[in-house]
Amino acid sequence: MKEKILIVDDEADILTLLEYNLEKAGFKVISANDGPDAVEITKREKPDIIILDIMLPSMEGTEVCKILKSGDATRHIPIIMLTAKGEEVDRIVGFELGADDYITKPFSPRELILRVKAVLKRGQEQEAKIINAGPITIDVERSLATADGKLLKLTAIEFKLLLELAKSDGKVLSRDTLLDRAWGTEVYITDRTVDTHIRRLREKLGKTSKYIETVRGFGYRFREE
Amino acid sequence: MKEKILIVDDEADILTLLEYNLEKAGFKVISANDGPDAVEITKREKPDIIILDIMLPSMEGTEVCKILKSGDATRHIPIIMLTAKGEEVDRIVGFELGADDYITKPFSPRELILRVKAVLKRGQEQEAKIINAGPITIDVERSLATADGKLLKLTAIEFKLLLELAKSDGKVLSRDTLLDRAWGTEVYITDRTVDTHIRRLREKLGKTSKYIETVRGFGYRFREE
DNA sequence: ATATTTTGTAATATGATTGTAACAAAGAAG
DNA sequence: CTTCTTTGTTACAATCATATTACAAAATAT
Repeated sequence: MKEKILIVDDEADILTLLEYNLEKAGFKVISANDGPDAVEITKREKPDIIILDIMLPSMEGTEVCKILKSGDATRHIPIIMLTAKGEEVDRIVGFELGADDYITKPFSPRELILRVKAVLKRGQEQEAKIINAGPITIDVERSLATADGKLLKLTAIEFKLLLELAKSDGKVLSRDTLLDRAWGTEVYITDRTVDTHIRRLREKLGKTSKYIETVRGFGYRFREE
Repeated sequence: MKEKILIVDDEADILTLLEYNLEKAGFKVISANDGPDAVEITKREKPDIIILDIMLPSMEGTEVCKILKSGDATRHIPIIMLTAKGEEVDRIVGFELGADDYITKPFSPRELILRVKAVLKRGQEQEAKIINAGPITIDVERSLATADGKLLKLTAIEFKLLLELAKSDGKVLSRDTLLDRAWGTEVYITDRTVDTHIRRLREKLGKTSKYIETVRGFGYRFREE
């Protein structure tokens, strides 16, 4: 479920830098050098988000933005504009252009990545911040989990594992799915590793561990009530 | 919950234009032609925001601004100054005058409306001036922090770091988030640097340092009670 | 100017977390 | 019952995350 990012910039250096960093951050990156290309690629590839330099040869970034925001098929795709410092920013994010965010040069890759994630998140429906499943409570923002009111001392993986199970409302999750969701998409480890972590999780859950059920041949499931 | 705007300008044309547009944008508009009027009307009507031309007959807009910003009853009312291009802008928004924003002529009504909304929004999300978190107190305006009533001698970064942690309500903050919030968004440094500053902060906090918790795999968290 | 403090980074230490493999136990299938 | 498959359990080594220390560069103060 890698998000696809389209970067539009005419400077090769910047393109390379951004490609490298965004890929490292787990995105799939495609790129365009000028405006017409950007519009065409967008229509064909349907990226999840577009990073668009405002200064482009042959067609201004603002023009690209207007075109994409007026097309039914592309309107929903969020756009982050790259602007030089001091440019009129209200216009960009305001009604006229309809960009979703902007970022002024110079900026750090880290900053851009944070923005990208923020914009993508804004688009998705808000997930529950606190999950209650049976006797288990998970506070995502605080990284706290309790069972029967007692605080659990979980490792990062155990926490994510429990979270994924708890919020799947009783659906069975295969080991591969769990690897994907709790570990992230770029790991290649044996799916039997999941078993071991389930084991450790169950140990820490004590008698509450009965809520994590094994579904032979399929995976694991959080017991509903 | 219509906001009341006071416009102060001596040119009837501009006044009419702005009145029309701001009313269309859903504000309640009152107006004044000169400085003394402006001060008087402000005291009587308590507008939510003032748009103030810097050039006025009989009393300079700057003077009006100073008067209003020095009166207890009017200090909190945000002021947007209208200036001609090229005027010394730092002074206006800086400490000397204390205006909340400025906009240079010529400007479009839409631009003004965006500014007005931005300034009003800024006012609403008023952040606490003094933060209390466990045994730690932080006076944001004075840049003072105490632990168990004892004044801490913190560096700028340590102060911001502590502030961000303390006001986050026990939420876990990743190193990247901390970099963004405490260092600012346009800085290129390793996230390991955060560790070092946390270390220094903890050292100065002495036994109170237990309130800064490490959440392995996620970041840091200020302990709630 | 010089001295002092603050800041970022790199190197190292340390301990917790993690992945795997090997074996045991439990279920299914014949 | 026997055999095969799947899952549970255990132990261990490798890896990783964080703490800690030291140091040089940068910023501030004197």
